[in-house]
Amino acid sequence: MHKYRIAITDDHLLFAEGMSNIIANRADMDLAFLAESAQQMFILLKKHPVDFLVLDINLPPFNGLELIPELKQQYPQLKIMILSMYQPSDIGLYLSAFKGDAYILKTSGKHILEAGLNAMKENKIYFDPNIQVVTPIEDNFTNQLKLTKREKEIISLIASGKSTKEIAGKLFLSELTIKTHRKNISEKLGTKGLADFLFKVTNRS
Amino acid sequence: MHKYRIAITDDHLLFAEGMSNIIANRADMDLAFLAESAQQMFILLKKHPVDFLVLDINLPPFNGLELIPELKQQYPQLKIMILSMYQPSDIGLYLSAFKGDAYILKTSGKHILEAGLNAMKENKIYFDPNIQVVTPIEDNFTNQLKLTKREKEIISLIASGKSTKEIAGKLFLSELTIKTHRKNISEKLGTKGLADFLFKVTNRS
DNA sequence: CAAAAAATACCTACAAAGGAGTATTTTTAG
DNA sequence: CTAAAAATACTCCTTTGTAGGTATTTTTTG
Repeated sequence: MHKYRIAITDDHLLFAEGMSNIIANRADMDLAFLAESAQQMFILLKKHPVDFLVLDINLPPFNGLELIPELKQQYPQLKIMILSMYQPSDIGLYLSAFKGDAYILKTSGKHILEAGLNAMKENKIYFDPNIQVVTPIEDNFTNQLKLTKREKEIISLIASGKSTKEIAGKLFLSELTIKTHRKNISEKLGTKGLADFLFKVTNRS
Repeated sequence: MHKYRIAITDDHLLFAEGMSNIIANRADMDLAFLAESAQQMFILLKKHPVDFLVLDINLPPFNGLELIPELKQQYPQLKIMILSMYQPSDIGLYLSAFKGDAYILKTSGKHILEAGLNAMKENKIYFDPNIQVVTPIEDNFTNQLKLTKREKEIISLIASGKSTKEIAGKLFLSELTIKTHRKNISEKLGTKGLADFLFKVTNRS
């Protein structure tokens, strides 16, 4: 019987170790490696190709979701299970553009993880049933879900403590232009208020 | 030989299950129960008193740290190990006032967890060595500037994306009171504007 | 117990950010 | 080349936060 090789990338070691226990109890899977960072993961993948990859979203400085295209390009056969710590408010931002094979909330029990693994074995896409896809927000993001270069630049300036006036000065633009960008960004991210915005931007999971 | 009874409260079930595996491998400890919420934990504690409690900080709508005084009052003998997902932005706010018995980062390996458990057995306080306590901002925060308990609480709420109105609602206080606190906090921290405040409070490594 | 500190709450005025539009120019991609 | 996307800039209006006060009550502590 073919045993699926599985790897875990998660910087929360206690979590990763616990999860590897769950996988070890399956007769159909072998744990290939545990990686603590995206960098480590890419190195290990070259030496130890796997069938399944369990990938945490929170991999500073990366977002696990951002790594999917690169992974799929390098390893087209690889099945990727994404783990998310929270019920993200910006889930709609990602879900419709989701390129992985399973999306699991860490708040769910291990039966959900098992269900995800089983689904991947059958080449199916699996979404954690506990994910609440909120319709109003969802609709906003199905249309526009990608941030432009300028918007990303402004986000990082906001996140570094700059005010609209300071950003305008730094970029030699009108304050009104920055306000427009802020408005568009907030709309895309579904944030209300600066505090909420910064919380979500700096603390995404 | 006396076996320590241990309970885990963590709403991340996969994590809690993994951690319970680690505990199960110890000869000196028995897992009493797993709770997924603070409410459930309090109910279970009444029926199943334990020696050690592993408590996640993130227990919506509570902060695990907030529960320590209540727990210690009800169960003075109880040893409490706090688990934190991140290198918390407001670590400086809490650490000096920490009333638990161990403070562990989930990003650390299980050997740290073991060390924490061992320390608790010996009635010692254990802090995860990976916690970075000594930062310039830390000094500003806790020592020089002498933020009050209420101010620290409000800082945490601002940093978690709450508006003045939301904070007032949550703490059953007037918005004007929160405004006063915000004013005093900004004065003590020397920040200009919310963006600057949040940057200083949340961005430290 | 009494003083100090903290927490509460209010006022006025101003600054900054949020939200909904519209519109022009520049850049990108089919 | 030309249509679409992105970037720029504006108006009007609302909400939220900032900054300077004052003042009462509650809690802490020497």
